[in-house]
Amino acid sequence: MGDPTFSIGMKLRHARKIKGMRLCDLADQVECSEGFLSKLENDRVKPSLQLLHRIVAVLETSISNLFSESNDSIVSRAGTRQVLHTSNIRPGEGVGLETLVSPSAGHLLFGAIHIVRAGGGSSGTIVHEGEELGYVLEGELDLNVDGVEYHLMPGDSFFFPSKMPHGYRNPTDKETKVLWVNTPPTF
Amino acid sequence: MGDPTFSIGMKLRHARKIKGMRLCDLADQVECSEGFLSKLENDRVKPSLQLLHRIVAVLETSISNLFSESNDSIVSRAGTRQVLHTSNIRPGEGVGLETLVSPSAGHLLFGAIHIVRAGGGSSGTIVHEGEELGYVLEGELDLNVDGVEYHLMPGDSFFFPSKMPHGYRNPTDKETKVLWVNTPPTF
DNA sequence: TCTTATTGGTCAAGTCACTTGACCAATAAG
DNA sequence: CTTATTGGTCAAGTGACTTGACCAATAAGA
Repeated sequence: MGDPTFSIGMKLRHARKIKGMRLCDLADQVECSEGFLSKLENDRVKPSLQLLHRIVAVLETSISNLFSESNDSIVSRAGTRQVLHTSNIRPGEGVGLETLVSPSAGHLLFGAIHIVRAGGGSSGTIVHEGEELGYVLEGELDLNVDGVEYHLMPGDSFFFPSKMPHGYRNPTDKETKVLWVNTPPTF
Repeated sequence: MGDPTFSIGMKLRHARKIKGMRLCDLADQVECSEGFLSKLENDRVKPSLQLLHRIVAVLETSISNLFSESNDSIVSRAGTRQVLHTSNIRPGEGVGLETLVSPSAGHLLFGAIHIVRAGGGSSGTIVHEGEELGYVLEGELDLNVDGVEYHLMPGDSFFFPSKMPHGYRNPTDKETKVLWVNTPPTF
């Protein structure tokens, strides 16, 4: 039937979930009421442009993001994904991690990302809420979960709650591709 | 430090989430109190073997499942995954779908599965709660979401809320491999 | 002009799913 | 015959979200 689109409300909710915020947290920072945000995310009201501006600023997205790519955002094609260099890691240094944004951007519950990692370096040890699941497409990955080291080869997969301290690194000098999916920090 | 294991409570909660049940639903069917189930899933009490039996019956799992594979369940190796032929579809017929259980079995929030589909046939049209995300590893997949048909090739990915009517089929006579992840019916 | 809507928003009560603490019966132990 | 311990219930509490009643400000009609 109609074009498969995602409403502004859905996109806003996703953006909030990705940042692990509750409605009341967002309401605090945006300086509006929790109730209004609830209605907004359920597409029962439309915000003023001023308010929308404050919201996207807090959620680190953009207004155009909310309106663009409404159509055909269901599928994202190989080679057409946007590459995000992970912030505060300079390319070619540290973990050397690039994130190919999968269909997730602007959507709902999944914080799904497709990671391409160039060799060398190591992530720090990470602890947070949510859960992680991954599948190694190419290359090798050393995954450390709760003090146990796993050496992963293509076709291997993993799953763990994000609150288990975890880190990873690419032990080779070749690129490693991992399909990495995680739930938002809070559910 | 300690072995990365998943508690019985976590496994029970996962099994329940996968079936989209609330604590009160399970309590109804098992004929025990909601409060007790809550404590059970948070590992604050231990159930009698009788009660545990009734619970795993409703959740369609097994007691041994709850205790086994406690260790090293973080990682599942290529070629070592259990194959589940989707129930009420006879192999070689219909969608011809096999599910390679990924690390998900016995775990928490993700209903993550690794699907291997032999050629031919078609899934029906599916509508439910939750969300779906997939990545085509090999072969081709025709995905229909909300009336729109997408032809997917390796490297393509998709995302949609499960309440959009969706179906899929393999238009070729070769096997298609999709890494298919979905959130539980209710969050 | 003075109604009369409509829009953008607040506030407090309600709801839903889950959690927690108080309590209780039945078996075990001293 | 006390006194714990275990397995369990019940009802009140909690956290996050939703909803309905209401209100001020701008717009529109007669």
